[in-house]
Formats: sequence, C-alpha cells, structure tokens
Amino acid sequence: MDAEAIKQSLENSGLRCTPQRYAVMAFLMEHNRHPTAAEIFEAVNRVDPRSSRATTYNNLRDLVQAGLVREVAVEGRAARFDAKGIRHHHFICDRCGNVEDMEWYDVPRPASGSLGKRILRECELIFRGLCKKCALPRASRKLS
Amino acid sequence: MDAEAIKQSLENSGLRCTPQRYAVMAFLMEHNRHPTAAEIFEAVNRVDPRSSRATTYNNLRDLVQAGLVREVAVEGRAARFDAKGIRHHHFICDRCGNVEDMEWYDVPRPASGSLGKRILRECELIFRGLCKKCALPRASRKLS
DNA sequence: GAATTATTTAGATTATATCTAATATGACAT
DNA sequence: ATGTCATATTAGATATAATCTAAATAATTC
Ligand SMILES: [Mn+2]
Ligand SMILES: [Mn+2]
Ligand SMILES: [Zn+2]
Ligand SMILES: [Zn+2]
Repeated sequence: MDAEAIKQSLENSGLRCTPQRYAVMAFLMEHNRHPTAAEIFEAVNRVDPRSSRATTYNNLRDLVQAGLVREVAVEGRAARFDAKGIRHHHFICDRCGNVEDMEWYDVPRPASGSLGKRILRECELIFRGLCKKCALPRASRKLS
Repeated sequence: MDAEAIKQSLENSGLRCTPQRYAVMAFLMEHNRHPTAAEIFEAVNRVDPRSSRATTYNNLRDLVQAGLVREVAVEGRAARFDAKGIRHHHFICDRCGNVEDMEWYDVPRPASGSLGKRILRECELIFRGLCKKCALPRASRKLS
C-alpha cells in the first residue's frame, strides 16, 4: 500500500530499499498468513524483478535484525515470518502448524530477581492447541 | 534416578520401556540443559546399549506426543528437548540460542471470545534477551 | 511356539538454511 | 559524468536437521 512508508522504514534501519528487499517487506505487510521463506521467495518472484533464494533469506535475516519483521519458529517445520505491525500474540496449531494472530494483551513480567544477570528484551506469549480448521469434528473415525 | 518411576510413566503412556527409550527419558530427567536431538543421541551412546539416530528421533517424537517431554523450537537452530518436570517458563538467548528455565507463574488466558472455534491446550510464555554469559560486557570491541 | 505387533537399525533421502565468490548496483565524492 | 567503495544480488554448492525406507529384532499375545 504505502510504498513510501516502506521505503522510509527500511532506510531508517540503515537498509537500502532495493527492489528485492522492498518486495519481501511489501509482501509481508499485505499478508497476515505468516508465510515461510520458501513461500515468500515464490511470491515475490511472481512479479519482477526476480529475486534469488539467497537474497530472500538474506533480506529476511536483515529485516528481522532491524526489528521490522518477526520470525516464528515452529517445531518440525520451516520458520514463518510476520511484518511487525500492531502488537499481537500467536496461536500455533498442534496439528497443521499454522500460525494465527491473536488479540494482544499485556503479559506480566518475571520478578526481577528471577532474571539474574540476564537482559530481558521481550516476553512472548504463544497459544497452542487446534486451529478452527483442525478442531472441527470432521469424521476423525473415518480417516483413521 | 528413580528407574521404576520412569518405567511406569512410559508404560502409563502406552510406550514400551525399551533400553533406548529409557535412556533418552532418563538423560532428559537428569539434565536441565535442554539438549538437542544430536546431543541426546551422543549422550545415550556413551553408555550401552547403542541407539541409532533414527531411534533417538523416533523416541523423542513419541515422548513429546505422550506429553512426557517438551520440544522447544529455536529460530535458526536445532530443536531442544526438556523432560516435563515442575512447570516453568523458558528464557531463550537472542545471541547463543541457549534455553534456560525460569520460575513459573500463572499467565492470563485470552478472552474466550478471541479464541473463536479454536481449542486451547496451553499458553506458553517465552522470555527473550541475552543470557548471563552473553550479557557480560566482555570486550566486544576487541573481538569485532 | 507361532503369529502379531512394536521397536530398532543403517543408510538414503528430504527439507531447510547458509555459504561462496563472482557480479551488479547505488551512494557519493570528485 | 566518472571513479571509488560499500552494499546487495546471484547461481549453485554446501551444511545442517530431520525423516523415510525396508529389513532385522524384540516383545506380546494367542
Ligand atoms: Mn502474526
Ligand atoms: Mn526447561
Ligand atoms: Zn490446524
Ligand atoms: Zn547467550
């Protein structure tokens, strides 16, 4: 949507606004589906200019380091990515691995004593269970 | 330590107490270092009987499914494993990826309205930042 | 003890991510 | 405009993590 705003946020982070990097960022901002690197690579290559796999991974790394993108590790599956827009939590489906946004609310921080010499950057709350699609009864008997 | 208790918990979960599976479970119970599958594989093979890599992965999968072991996905690194003893949260180091236990406290659940048709199994709270070792000033200038 | 089922195994295979080193691009000083 | 230099991109190779395969072994049931 706001091409200039994307350009600005990249440059504010000391990153050049290259076509490839812009395409990754724009794609993440207009989707809330938490795509994998492979999905992003495929998506940005449906429009010119072409971007290589290494560049897609490099740019995702840079964007995460710059704090513009969040990486979500899912057990046994490829990492998923998420433009950091409004704050929210994540629901991860035990069965299909999909990551869904959940309304944000404040999380109590640990007692400072329990942190010791660690430096806390953030508290991340992850909900786990079955997504809507996987929770439906859907004849589990027939399939098993 | 309590060999019979381990045997019981495996069998209560419908899993045979094989030497290989027992070794994985016992190793996880006597370490709180959140080892990777490769580290567990290596550790259990320092004592007889030998266990193959596939068996180590198979058993970890079975133990996680049975709810006896927790798997912790860390971005860009191998998964780590943890016998589920007393409840606790996790601190994951941004820099070295180490997973450390943190004192448990209750986490507020999401408003039921925001769950929709999803089925919630658990809320997981993850702290991120720098572990004690990585937080130390340690002449970062000299090394870079 | 034969049949059945669960488990283990070595090695191949897949999936995911990173590295390499050659090339291209953009910023900026002249 | 042109040269310089840091940054970014690229194809393909490589590394790492995890799973699959099919045959062998071990335990359980009949
Ligand atoms: Mn999200
Ligand atoms: Mn733990
Ligand atoms: Zn699902
Ligand atoms: Zn650390």
